[in-house]
Amino acid sequence: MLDLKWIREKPEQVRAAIATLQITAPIDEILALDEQRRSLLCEVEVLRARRNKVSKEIGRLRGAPEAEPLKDEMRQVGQQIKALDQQVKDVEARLHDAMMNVPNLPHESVPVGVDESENVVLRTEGELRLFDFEPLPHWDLGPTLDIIDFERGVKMSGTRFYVLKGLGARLQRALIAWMLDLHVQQHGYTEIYPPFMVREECLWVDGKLPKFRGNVYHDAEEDFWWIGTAETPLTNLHRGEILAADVLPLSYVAYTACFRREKMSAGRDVRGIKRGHQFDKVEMFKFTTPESSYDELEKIVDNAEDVARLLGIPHRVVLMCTGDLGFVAAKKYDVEIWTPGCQEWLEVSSVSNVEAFQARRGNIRFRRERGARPEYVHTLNGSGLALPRTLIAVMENYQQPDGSIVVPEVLRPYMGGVGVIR
RNA sequence: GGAGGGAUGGCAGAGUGGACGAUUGCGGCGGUCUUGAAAACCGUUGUGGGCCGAAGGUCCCACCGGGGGUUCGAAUCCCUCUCCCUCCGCCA
Repeated sequence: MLDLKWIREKPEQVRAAIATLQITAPIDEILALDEQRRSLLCEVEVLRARRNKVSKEIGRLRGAPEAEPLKDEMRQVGQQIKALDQQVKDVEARLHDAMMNVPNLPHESVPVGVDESENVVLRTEGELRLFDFEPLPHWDLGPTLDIIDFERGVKMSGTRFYVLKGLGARLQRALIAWMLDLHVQQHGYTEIYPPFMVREECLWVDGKLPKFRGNVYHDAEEDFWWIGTAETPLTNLHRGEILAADVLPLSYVAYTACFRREKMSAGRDVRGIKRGHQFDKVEMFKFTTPESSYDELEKIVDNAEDVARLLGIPHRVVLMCTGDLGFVAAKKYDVEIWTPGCQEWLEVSSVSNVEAFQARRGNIRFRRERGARPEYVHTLNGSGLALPRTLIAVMENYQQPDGSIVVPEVLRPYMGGVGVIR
């Protein structure tokens, strides 16, 4: 959510910024509703002030007969207030609804572009391995080594499900445990184990609703929503709180399963374990002061890159242009790693500075010092990293001519000393 | 799943229809005293919105878990939702 006062005062700037996102937003409607709301409030508050006064007067009269005409009059005023309240409620509901459909605005450092073709590759790190044989994709390696079972996954749950088996399951678990330890011990994050199912409100706060309703699983019976990312519960961790400035930045890292309906990408990436309905992810999240959020953004990107570096897998960092920013980010980087079997750069992390967009929705604030008025925090999130795709990268980059897979050095302590999957 | 009790300011805890945005205590902040500190004493201490304004305002409105209702008037009465606690049942 944007600051309504800002839209009121600088509508042209807001409109221009949104245009670069290739998204439309109901700015005119918001301006009209805001105007309407304030004029209604003026009207109803005058009536309320009068009723408060007269009601006290009636109280003082202690049931004397001269109170009766006043009561009659206040009954009328009460009706008017009720009617106006209803109008205010209507207008506010429409205003809120419109505000929830306004995307975040891009930071000035974000390149203007129409779509993903205008994203900017900022840097590429690591040497692409030279193969003296034809590297296989993971969907061939996995079944041959009996560590991925596609058929039985589909038998149980349908398309986009699979089973990891034996050292395949172990390798994913090793990656998760190692990543968590890395971020906790080397990068200063606090580990969180959040709920995987949340109430609807959490999705409004983090910006998944109303825009991405179609991508979220919902349990109608209990009204639970299955998270598509740990960002959702982590954003809501401090919802409604006023934090002390000296605890900021708060840095959290969480492992969760993630669930996505993938209605938007039906038919895309159906092969292998690139895009499933259920996947694991390690997610970094920060609550910061406004002035430090862009420094923290760079740190999160670097933390994500560290995972690729330490695994010894080439990666690159891509800066999203305005047209590919999405709904909530003010600035976003993707980290992609090279997969020689799939022959593509796979997105394994998306790192965003959301500024105060989620904080306004969730009323997440901080106080600079005692007595100071609360201000909104900035929130940032970034994968560190997404699991199945990192698993793909390990399998494909570390494959040997005989089809076996060498376990990266850093993971061996987490693999019970296993050095090669064969 | 059944039965009961509860939700009030940073915390604890009063308040069961009108002078209550809310007694009091603790904590915090400022002050007096003191070489300094403690104690004691005095003062102060929430959030959001509106209006006017350059800063600001002895201005107005709302907020006692959320939503609705009764009433001239609701923290207080009624309905409902959420959450917490106690007991019973079931259970990884």
